[in-house]
Amino acid sequence: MLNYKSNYNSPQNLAVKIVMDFTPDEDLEELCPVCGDKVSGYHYGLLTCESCKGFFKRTVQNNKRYTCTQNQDCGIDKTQRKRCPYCRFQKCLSVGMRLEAVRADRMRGGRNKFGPMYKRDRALKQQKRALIRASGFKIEPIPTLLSTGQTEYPLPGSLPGLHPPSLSSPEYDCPPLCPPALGIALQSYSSFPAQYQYTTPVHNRSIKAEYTDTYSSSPDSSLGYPYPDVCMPASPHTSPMNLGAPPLVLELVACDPDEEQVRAKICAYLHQEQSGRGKLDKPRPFSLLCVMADQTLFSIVEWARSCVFFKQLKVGDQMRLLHNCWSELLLLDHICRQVHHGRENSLLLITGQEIELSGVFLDAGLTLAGLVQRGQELAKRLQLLQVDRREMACLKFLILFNPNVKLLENQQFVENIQEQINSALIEYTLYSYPQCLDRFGQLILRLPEVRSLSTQAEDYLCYKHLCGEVPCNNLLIEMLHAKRSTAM
DNA sequence: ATAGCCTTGATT
DNA sequence: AATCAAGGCTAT
Repeated sequence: MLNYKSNYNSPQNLAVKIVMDFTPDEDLEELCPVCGDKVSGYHYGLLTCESCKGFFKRTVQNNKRYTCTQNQDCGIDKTQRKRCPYCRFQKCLSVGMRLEAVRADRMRGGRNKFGPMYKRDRALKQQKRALIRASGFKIEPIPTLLSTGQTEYPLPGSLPGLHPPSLSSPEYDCPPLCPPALGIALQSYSSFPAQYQYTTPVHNRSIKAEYTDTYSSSPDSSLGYPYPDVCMPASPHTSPMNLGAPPLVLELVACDPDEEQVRAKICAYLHQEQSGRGKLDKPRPFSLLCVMADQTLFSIVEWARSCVFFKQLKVGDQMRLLHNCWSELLLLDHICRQVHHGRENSLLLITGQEIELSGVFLDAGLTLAGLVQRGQELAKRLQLLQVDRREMACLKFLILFNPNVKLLENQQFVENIQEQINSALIEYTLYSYPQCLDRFGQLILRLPEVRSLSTQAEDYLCYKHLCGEVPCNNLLIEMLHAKRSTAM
């Protein structure tokens, strides 16, 4: 199969074709956004095929008016594009072909004002490819080193003298093939065991409407280039939040739960729990934190479940993915809050409470203080980067959809989703932060840090659990146990 | 009218 | 001189 590019004109045609045979050009993989035929180059604002270029030119030059005999929604593809010129032209406009690029004076040759735009688009595409290749979708470069006992505090296996009561409890005797709480949480929202039931009903699906899709909603204002400012010099002060984003990115952002709602639920739960126990039985700060983390985990499970891609997985794979990354997601959730909080010397909890770091460093042990410290450093890094909400949503899902998780039934699907998210994030960062071409790399580099820190936090939690200081019978412990029983 | 191939000419 | 996206030409 021979590829031909736009220069079929010269006598060197043959030579070009021969060379192309040896070096297949990846640019030509793209399909015409109007009809799906082979792209022959940039025409009137974007990459299209030769026939749609000609059709658009004829239509505009001759001021043609078409009418649709159907319902003005005819499908346009290579075989049917001739059938309805009305719908074909509508599609040309909707994908972004530019009327202004058709010259009124019919002057031939030369370049128009779109030249630099084409060049830029090419550069971005190339960078995107390079980044995809370079990252190789390896978002898990952390070897098992950290989770195999290289840490400063003792691990389960190295504590022969410690016999915490929970180790011999029945929940550990049965292999957690289907851990109760997570399994139930994944099965349905309505059948939580009473102990996990939030006091408010769990269906906050309405948040989706909060984020309007600027990418696809205004075809008139942003023809062709979804990010309206690509022609303009990059302005450092335009908020990318107000611009468009790839549909996938918007889809992922829409999964973000409303922080206020989560906070209200968790506060209500804590309140309920506290009134349940005796007034004198005051929980220690550390167990309170565990309960908070535990409840946050439930909201994370809900978050994952709200994602259409996650829903397509079987429950078994859903559990495998969550078992793998729960601590990373929990940590990232915490870090995110600190980034938003923006204070170096205090922590903001999910409950809205603020605690002074000086106090933490005094009361907590050396290990916990170190973890908190590292968390703060990571938060600061992300703050300097000014990671936006869309990027954060992508990062969270990149953590979730990890095809390297063992024993995945549908590994291919997970890999595919990860690649799609990766690609969408690259596209988003390149278009929204053109002044920082390495932004994707900088974002993705934070993931190993999250991984490493979360592993340490898990180890610490495990240790605390063995000391009997983590409240039992919760999702947190279940996750901790599930991972260790399979991965180690 | 369509679409594949050709010519043109500013930009690099 | 090379590039390549405009417009042009023409057989189907």
